[in-house]
Amino acid sequence: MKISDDQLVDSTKTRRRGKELEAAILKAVQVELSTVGYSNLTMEGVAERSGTSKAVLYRRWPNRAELVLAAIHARVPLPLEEVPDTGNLRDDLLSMLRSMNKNITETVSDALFGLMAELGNISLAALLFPHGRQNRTMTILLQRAVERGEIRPDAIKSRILTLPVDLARHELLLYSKPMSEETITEIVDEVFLPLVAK
Amino acid sequence: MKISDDQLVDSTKTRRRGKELEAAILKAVQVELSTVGYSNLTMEGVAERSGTSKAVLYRRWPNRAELVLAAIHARVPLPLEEVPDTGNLRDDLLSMLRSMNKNITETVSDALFGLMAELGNISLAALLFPHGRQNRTMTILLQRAVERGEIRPDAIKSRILTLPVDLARHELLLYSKPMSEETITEIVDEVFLPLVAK
DNA sequence: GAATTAAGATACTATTCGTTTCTTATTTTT
DNA sequence: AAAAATAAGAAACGAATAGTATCTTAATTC
Repeated sequence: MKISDDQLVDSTKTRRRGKELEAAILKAVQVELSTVGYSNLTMEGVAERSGTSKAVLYRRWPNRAELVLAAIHARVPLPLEEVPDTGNLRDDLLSMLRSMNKNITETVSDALFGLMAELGNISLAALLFPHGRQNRTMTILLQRAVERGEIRPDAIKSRILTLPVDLARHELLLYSKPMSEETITEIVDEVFLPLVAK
Repeated sequence: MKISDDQLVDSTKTRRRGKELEAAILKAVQVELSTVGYSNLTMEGVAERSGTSKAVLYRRWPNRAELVLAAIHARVPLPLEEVPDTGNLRDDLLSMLRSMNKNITETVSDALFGLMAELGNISLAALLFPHGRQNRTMTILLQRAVERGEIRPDAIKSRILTLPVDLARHELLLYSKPMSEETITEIVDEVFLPLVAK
């Protein structure tokens, strides 16, 4: 860490350790990802931005891919966000997809592709859902919709359950940018709701 | 190009040029992709396998990504395959998805992810559909189904039209391996057909 | 206050991209 | 048929970067 010349005493003179240092490094990875992108992200660059050295990085992560992976997993612990409850299924769904739309950024997509290329022999599914696909949110939404009498209970097979999120993910992967509001409503109104309507 | 010692005369002694040479190089890229994968594919490796030198590669393609891209586009000109006509929509759809299933291999997926990471600022859609999404096949299938009176003509909105292929692509991207027969029938029987049925 | 642990600096090796230069086989032109 | 033009192939090179190894010293633990 360089001390600028006009700084007689290094006021930040403190050697960070453990979790504090780790957090600073992961933050630096995220900044590097969003500024230079995955393929131009270097260990040197991350070390410099986080004010440490490569050795420190390699003591924690065996290689670049694992470091980036850690940074991705670290960024907001995959917001087990509040399951929306607007009082009706349609608005619940729209709300859920909009929130998903916000959380998958171009930066994240870029990193996902990079990781897929570099990790090899791993599926995108394994990368995205290390603990298996959950569908927690959709399960809750639909349960409530059944209770309200909005949909046919028997319509909810596994493939239907994941349909809105699957289509949204497909769209996000394909275009690496947020979905339009129109796309979101199409998924809900033209595909999902007709399949579960009474 | 090395001549093996037990070969007194180099029977293949001929300096390939133009299209012939280019084809050999692209073939070598495909072999490298399927043996070592995108991230371990090197220009040296391709040069060696195709019996030429790096300079030759760089005279044709500005960098590794463009070379791989050319190889992907070269492999079977995206089989504008025969549109199946089995006499009924359901079997037509199954047939189409099965054929799609065969043509997207693990190797291709791996290369797609690698290219996405390396090309930067390009969407997967732009990579997959340089001329825009066509949906030629689905359009024909559905037209025939309408003529047979199998489905409601008004059901065919753009999002519905692309639905089976979108879901299949999503599945292939997510798992980097062929879909199960069960997945294919689910897409057709649980999602698509109910949406267009009379 | 001594001993231990880990941060940070620095140098090093190996790989690989992309470039350059040179020779010579092959094709085209005269 | 010879001369000229073109492009292949060999080889060496510089730059970037992954990953390793070593050493000093700050921070923590005992």
